[in-house]
Amino acid sequence: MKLSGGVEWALHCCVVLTTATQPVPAARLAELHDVSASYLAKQLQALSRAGLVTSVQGKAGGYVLTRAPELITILDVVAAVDGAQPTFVCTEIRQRGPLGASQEACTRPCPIARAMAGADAAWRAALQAVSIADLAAGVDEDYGPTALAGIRGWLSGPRDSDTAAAERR
Amino acid sequence: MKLSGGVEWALHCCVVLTTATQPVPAARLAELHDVSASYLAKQLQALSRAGLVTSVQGKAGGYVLTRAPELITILDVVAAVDGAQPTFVCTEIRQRGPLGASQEACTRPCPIARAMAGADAAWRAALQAVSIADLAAGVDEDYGPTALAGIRGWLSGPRDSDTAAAERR
DNA sequence: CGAACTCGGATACTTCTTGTCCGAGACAAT
DNA sequence: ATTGTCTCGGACAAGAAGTATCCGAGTTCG
Repeated sequence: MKLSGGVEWALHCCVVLTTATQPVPAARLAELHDVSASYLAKQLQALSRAGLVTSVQGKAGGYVLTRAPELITILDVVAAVDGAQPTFVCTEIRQRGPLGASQEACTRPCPIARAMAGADAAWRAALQAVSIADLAAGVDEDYGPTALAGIRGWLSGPRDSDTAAAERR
Repeated sequence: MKLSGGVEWALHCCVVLTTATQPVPAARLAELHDVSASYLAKQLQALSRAGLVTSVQGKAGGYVLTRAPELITILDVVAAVDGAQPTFVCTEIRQRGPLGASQEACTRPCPIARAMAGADAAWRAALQAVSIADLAAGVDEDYGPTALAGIRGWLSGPRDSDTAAAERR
C-alpha cells in the first residue's frame, strides 16, 4: 500500500506552476527540484493526458495549468499519476469453494468490500478537500511570500540557451 | 496505490476463524476459499507474527484467534499483511535544487506531506472503526445465521485424513 | 516409540514501478 | 519561406516488489 513516488513530484510541480506566467519546460522543473528530467517528463505527460495541464511545444514551450489552482484538487493529481483504480478490489472469494454463496445471493458487496470502500471514500474525500491553491497558501504560511516569489523570478530568469549564449561572449 | 491481494484472503480467514472452536489448518482454509494453500500460508504467517493468531503445531494443529473478534480491527490485519508503512513518504525535495530550503527552516512537514498525512489518518481511522466481529455480524445480516453455522459445521467436519481413511474402506 | 500432520522460512517466477532513450512536431529567428 | 533549435510524446530496458511454490524442523497423537 504505497503511493507512487511520482505523485510527490507532480504535486510540487503543480504548486510551482501556480507562480509561473509563461510555459515552463519539464527540464527546468527537473532542475529546480533536482530530480531525473526523463522520469519527471513521464509524470507531466500523465497530467497532460488528464487535462490538468496543457503542453506548448516549440522553442518557448512548456507546461501551463489549464484551470485556476483552486479548481485542481490533490485527488485530481493522484488520480492522474497513480491511476483512478480503487485501493481494494474484491475478488468475490465468497462465491468460491465448496460452501461458496450463489451468485443470486450476492446482490450487494460483501461486508469486507463495504468497509474497504468506506475507508477508500474517506481517503479520497480528504484528498479532494485540499486544492493546489491551498498548498501554495500553506507554503506562504510556512516560509512567507518571498519563497514563491523567488521561484517565480528563477522561472522567468535566463534560459539555458540564453545562459550558454551569454557564456560564449 | 493498490492494496496487497493477500489482505482480502486474510480478512476472510479471520471471519471464518470467528466461528471455529478448534485450531484450523491453513490447508483447510485454503480449500474452503479455493485459493492457493502455499500462498495463503504466507499470509497466515504474517498474522501470526503480528500476534493476531496463534499457531498450534502437531497433528490436530492449526490457527486460532488470540483475542475476541471485537478487539481485532481491519487495520490490524492490513498492517500485519501489507505492512504498517504510511501511504505517502515525503522525500523532502523542497530541500533540494538551487532554491532548496535550508534544513533549519523545515521544522514542520511541508504542506503536501501534511495533507497526505491527514488523508492517510482518515483512511486508517475508517479501517480501525470496523472490527472482525462487525464483519461477521454483516455476514449474518446479509445471509442469515445459517451461513456461518454451515461453515462452522464444515470446519469441524471430517479431516482429509479421516476422509481418506473412510474412502479406503 | 513411531508416524503423520502441522507450521516456518528459504527459494523461483511474474508483474509492476522506476528510470532512460530517441524520434515527431512546433515555434521563433533568420 | 526555411532553417535550426527547442519542446513534448511515446516506445524501450532495468530494478524492485509482489506472487506463487517447495521442502525441512518441530510437535502432537496413536
